[in-house]
Amino acid sequence: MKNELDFFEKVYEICREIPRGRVSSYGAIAKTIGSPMASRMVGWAMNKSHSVSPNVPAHRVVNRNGLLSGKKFFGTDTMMQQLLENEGVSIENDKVVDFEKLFWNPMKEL
DNA sequence: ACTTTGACTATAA
DNA sequence: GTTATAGCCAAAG
Repeated sequence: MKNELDFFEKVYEICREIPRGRVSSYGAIAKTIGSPMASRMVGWAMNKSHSVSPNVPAHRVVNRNGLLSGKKFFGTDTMMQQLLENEGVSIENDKVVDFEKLFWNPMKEL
């Protein structure tokens, strides 16, 4: 018997709940899951997100600095930026503009 | 079973 | 402001 969802599954759920044009941080997601400093696992879950269904909007998840840390994992280093800009998020120097404004708090929204 | 890594974060120098 | 080091948790080799 499995108790609750797996660590990764929780991450996927939260990531999918991120509204378009918004962004979130690994730490916030990790904190919502229960491990405030397991942000590394969140990123690892994203790496696996290529095999989960449906696809997870990992491009909406950035580091605490608002920096597109995983941009290189999207095939091209500019793909993540393009996706965010396509949703209305402005990117400058690989960082999210007004990150605090666009920040989506999973604990507050959920 | 042990070691290394990994899309992070926080604190210190 | 940038760089270094430590702490963190779980999965992959």
